Amino acid sequence: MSDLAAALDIVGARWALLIVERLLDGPQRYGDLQRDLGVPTNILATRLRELEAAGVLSRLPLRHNTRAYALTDRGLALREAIIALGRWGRNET
Amino acid sequence: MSDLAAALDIVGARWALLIVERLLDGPQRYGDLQRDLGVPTNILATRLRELEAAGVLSRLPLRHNTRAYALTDRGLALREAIIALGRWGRNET
DNA sequence: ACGTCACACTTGCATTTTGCAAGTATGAGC
DNA sequence: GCTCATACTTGCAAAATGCAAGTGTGACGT
Repeated sequence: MSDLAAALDIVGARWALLIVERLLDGPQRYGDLQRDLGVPTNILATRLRELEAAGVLSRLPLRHNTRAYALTDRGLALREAIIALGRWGRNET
Repeated sequence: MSDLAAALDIVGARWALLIVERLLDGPQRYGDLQRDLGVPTNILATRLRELEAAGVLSRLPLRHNTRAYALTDRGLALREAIIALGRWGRNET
């Protein structure tokens, strides 16, 4: 499997990169991600589980039943790729 | 829609970025892509159609019923993003 | 002229993923 | 003990993906 295929195996699923992009601005709570991205709640739960398992993000317990999702170093390392893709999407060749 | 979301709308589908990566090495024929990537043939046909419609690649007629798929300038502009994602997949933070 | 072959797909159907809407669990605070 | 916010889970429909087999076409040899 190529390097690109390995990357896509982790962040290639729908919504995954958008979630990571949102977390580049700092830790966010579940409801924040849901409202900001408009992602279906079951998908969000699944992605957060997968991304945590892949070491891209981690859960930070806050008060009782609230927690924050924050990127790990591995997750932060996606910044370059996300910026490059965003620039392409904006059509700045 | 954010820039990243716009990009993913075009190259976020399964196999899309892998096809583009393969074409970074130069124009390829349908059968080459199929064999090199192991992508299902119906999906390959669909992606090539979508990517052509999006202006990422174009068809070059060769002999009778063979043609080559080549990246346009817009497609070539994905190189940066693909390299960045590949580097991340290789785990070079 | 006719059959064969390589190539680029298409088609039908099963499986998997995604999406929507509604429901559950938990503990704080009144 | 009731309500509320928060973070999910669950059931089911729709869409995307995958597999295997089939179709169309023009070159080429006989």
